[in-house]
Amino acid sequence: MRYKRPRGTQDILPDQVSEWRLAEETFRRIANDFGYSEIRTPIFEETDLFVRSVGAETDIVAKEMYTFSDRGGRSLTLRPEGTAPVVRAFLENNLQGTDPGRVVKLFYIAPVFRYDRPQAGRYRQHHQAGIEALGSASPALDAEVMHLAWLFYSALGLEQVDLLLNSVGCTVCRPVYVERLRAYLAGHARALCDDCRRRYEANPLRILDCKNPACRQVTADAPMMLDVLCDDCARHFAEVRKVLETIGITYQVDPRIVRGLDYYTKTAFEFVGKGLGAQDALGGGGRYDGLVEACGGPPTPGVGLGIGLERVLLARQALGLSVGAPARRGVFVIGLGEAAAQWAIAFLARLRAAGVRADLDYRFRSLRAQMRHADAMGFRYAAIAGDEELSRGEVTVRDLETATQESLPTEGAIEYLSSMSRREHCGGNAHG
RNA sequence: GUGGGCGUAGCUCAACGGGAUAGAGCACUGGACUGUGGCUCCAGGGGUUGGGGGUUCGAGUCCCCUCGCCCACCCCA
Repeated sequence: MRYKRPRGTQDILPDQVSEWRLAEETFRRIANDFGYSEIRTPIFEETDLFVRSVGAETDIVAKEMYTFSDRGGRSLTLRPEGTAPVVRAFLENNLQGTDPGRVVKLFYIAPVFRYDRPQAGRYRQHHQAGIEALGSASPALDAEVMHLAWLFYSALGLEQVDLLLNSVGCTVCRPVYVERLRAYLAGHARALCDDCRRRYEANPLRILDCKNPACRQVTADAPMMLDVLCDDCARHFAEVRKVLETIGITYQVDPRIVRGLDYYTKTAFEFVGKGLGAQDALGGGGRYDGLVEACGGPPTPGVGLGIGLERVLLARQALGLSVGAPARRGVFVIGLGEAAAQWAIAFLARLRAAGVRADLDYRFRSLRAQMRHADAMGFRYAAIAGDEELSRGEVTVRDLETATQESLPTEGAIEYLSSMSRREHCGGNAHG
């Protein structure tokens, strides 16, 4: 094989596309229902946008970005996450207008690139469906974001999804906490794993997230961010919990979840699925009240969410869920013999011009072979003509579902088939 | 980035401890049914055994390199 797709990428083949469309269309519908509008941003941005927003010390920026310089010498980066580009577009296009209190709610479905070592559920190009709500600090909005994800998973048949909730504080209380955590850990440095000893300086919060049993033991009695939140953050967290309970969303407080992007403040959450192995995060997000300002805009609170579509589809697969075959639809045209082949081409063109789903077999094989093909391709009708029908100006119309057929004059057949086709569009139970 | 497992028709898998022409099911094509799909039966086409090198009289099988996938770590979606 001469060429192969780049490592960690995937071809989405025709037989998988209906699953993708189901996920995308479900997300679009729900996001729209929640008052979010779709936005599409470039697939690459100035490298600095991600460095400044995501954080230079994060794994994403430090070792996972696809960064390149273009012919003009600009440093550009393939989007490694969805939020920063949306915030950039929000500012650049002044989507907030002249009302500083306006809440701007946006959603996107876009490919995301990270140079990770691939494994199941982890790719170098994956797709995220995300939302961003900018302009409001209301805890009810945090809950709305989680509610949207909740309904999305449930609409796709994923009922066993756990919501893990935490607060990572703000610029007031987090630095205080980090120092307290360092002070605590200082006495246990020898018990920590190598990675965590490195994290001690760079990002001690990460140590809480370490799965190493020794580190777990050390941090079991460590002070927790949740216990040290400032009044504002504590009030916010309590309020988010209250709204979630009002809405009826079950969640678990997990003081250890720390997101991999530096811009998060206050609320941080993750949705975790079952049967997915180590890569079990189906989505995550949180509040980022300092991000807009860090990107050069006015102080503007925000909260958002990203959902990994590959993992959602993997989770559906693990449950044995799949989009059913669509209802039979359209007409397969079969001309037998040379004269009839010409007739078939013309008949096909007229059906298509009338908006009917229709095709024919350009190999003009045996009737049997063509019937089998029509059946396999999911056509509802076969329109068959040989010399016999042509001499009478008629066509045999067979309904593949009821296995009945009748002879119709050519004109009447087109009218009949296009009216049946219109009915299929309104009354059909097909989707995807 | 670290450690480990696995790569055989389009797909899912066989092939004693190296031995002859690498098999089967599904799918595909044709036929039984000379102009009628799904079921059944019969027949057929299809492989540089991921790629490259080595050991051997002989390699799908053993060794080395490489690429890819998978699992765990890591990280996260």
